[in-house]
Amino acid sequence: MLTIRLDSNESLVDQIVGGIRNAIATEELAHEAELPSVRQLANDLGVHLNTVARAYRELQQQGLVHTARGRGTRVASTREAATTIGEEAEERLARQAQSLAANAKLAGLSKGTIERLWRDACAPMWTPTKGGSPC
Amino acid sequence: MLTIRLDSNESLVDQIVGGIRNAIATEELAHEAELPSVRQLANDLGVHLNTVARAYRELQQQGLVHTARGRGTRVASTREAATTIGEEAEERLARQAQSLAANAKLAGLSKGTIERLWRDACAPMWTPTKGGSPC
DNA sequence: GCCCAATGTCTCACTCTTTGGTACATTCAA
DNA sequence: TTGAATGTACCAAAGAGTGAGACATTGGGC
Repeated sequence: MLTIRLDSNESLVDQIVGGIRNAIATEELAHEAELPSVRQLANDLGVHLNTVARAYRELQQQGLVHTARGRGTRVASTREAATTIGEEAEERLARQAQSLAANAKLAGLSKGTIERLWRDACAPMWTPTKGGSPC
Repeated sequence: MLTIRLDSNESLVDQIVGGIRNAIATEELAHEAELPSVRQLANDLGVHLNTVARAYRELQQQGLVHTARGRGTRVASTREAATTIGEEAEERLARQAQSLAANAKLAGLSKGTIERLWRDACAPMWTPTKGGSPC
């Protein structure tokens, strides 16, 4: 479900956070679903338990999970998560989108390929249940 | 043209590289256009000249610019840049796209907002001269 | 032809981040 | 109450990022 690259320029913690964020956004991890323990996931990924613990703590600060010593970590409800909207978040997202488009362009991807790339990433986030996706 | 955030989790070098990559992709920086000297840009951004120099070197390794001691740095021709396509590049782009979609979803952006976000980022890369953009 | 200003490059040192090792605190079930 | 499970805290080692200053190369003006 989650893969980590040691040679990535992204830190291990950020990779774990990103992977779990994706899983939550696609609802692959449902609300209140229990995450693996820090030791379990650390073992699966081949990293130290502290690394996973730090990822969990960051997710908690983002309001995406709630965690308690001795009891484990669970996905938070959508309401809690929705309260973490940042003000300048949209600007950061715009930058991220620009970066993605530039990378695709400079990599020489065809127009069809990039169109499919975006749709494949976007579609799972807005399931057809809500009528009309932005993809 | 280029702004840097000291508080970003992205390194200064990466921010500079990304900004120039975007400018090249949108052809805001045309082929063979001369970039500011490392000292000039470093002064404008309020960073050390070494930081800019490192960004220029990375761009050169990506084949996007060519630089020479004493003569300055210029944008490379598209041919040179096109030769730097990585094999696993598409997988990395897919990850980046997933991350963007997840961030937009979790930030609570409306479907209309995210649709516009992507189109605004994508459109400038494929000017209408080529008939049919992937946006 | 020579000098000087402009350019990118190199090496070193310092700081902060990232990761791992180990011990600790809390919870829940038997 | 005991023990196994969970997340947490503190510390050290390694690495990445940035800045300071000296160096090498180029090209133009004299």
